[in-house]
Amino acid sequence: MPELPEVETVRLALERLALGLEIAEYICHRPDYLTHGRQYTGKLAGSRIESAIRRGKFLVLLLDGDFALMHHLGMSGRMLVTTASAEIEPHTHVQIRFRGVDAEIRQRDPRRFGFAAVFTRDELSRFPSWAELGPDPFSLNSRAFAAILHNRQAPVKNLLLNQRRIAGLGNIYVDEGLFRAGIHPLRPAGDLSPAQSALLLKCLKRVLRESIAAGGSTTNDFRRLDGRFGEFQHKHRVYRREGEPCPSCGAIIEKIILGGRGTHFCPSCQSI
DNA sequence: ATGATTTCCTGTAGGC
DNA sequence: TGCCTACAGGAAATCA
Repeated sequence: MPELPEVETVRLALERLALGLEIAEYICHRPDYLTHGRQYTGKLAGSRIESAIRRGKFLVLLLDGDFALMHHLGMSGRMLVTTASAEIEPHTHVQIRFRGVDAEIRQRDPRRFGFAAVFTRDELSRFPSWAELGPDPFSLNSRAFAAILHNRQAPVKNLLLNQRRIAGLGNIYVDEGLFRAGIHPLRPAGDLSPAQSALLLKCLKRVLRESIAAGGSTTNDFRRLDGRFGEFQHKHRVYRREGEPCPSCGAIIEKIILGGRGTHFCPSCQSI
């Protein structure tokens, strides 16, 4: 469940570590994990990493030539920096080796809900799940956010998980944002008052910012680029805390299934 | 068109 | 101890 803060944590680390590095070799051990651009992998040697960008949960390394390397972490994906001679751990699907440095980037993903792809910049801009991505929460003001919720009958949690509506939120930060805003996950999105919707956006931005500052949440699989755990899981107030007392009011936190996902909330603080 | 449900995958945790 | 089952969920596909 790497979401916006986890992907941003990786992106920031890549920005410090990998900009300017010249690719020596791009290796994919599992053809079906590389969903696009297999015909390009042999042409990447000599290109340098120009920038590391993120939209929603998508991570892209832009090269100085025409190519863009996309990495999505899915559920159990990790981007890791290792020495070039480090043992290849199981479920390592992609290796990016560099010239002149004893380091390489690897993508591991046991459950394989993630993927890697190589695009030209033009292909990237037309790749549907990238091109049709909604805005990042940080780019929204309360008016634009209200427009996204307007007239939507779906439960607000489902809408916030829809990457075409708003990009980057997943199960953890939707539950945590709704709790902080005092809004029930089943509440129809379009029913929120302007004040509630503004508060929700503010709470979402705050929880995302705090998580980025903590290096993201490690609930199970997520690791930072250097292998360290994130720390924000210690600040979760409801996510996977069903049966525990609410940190605000002491009521017992409940868990329901919504859109096939565990959904955690305080029945007392979060009114429907 | 919207919204709800199903599917992919494997390591881990819990029950017996 | 070991076997078995349930569970975790991002996003695409499918259905009503």
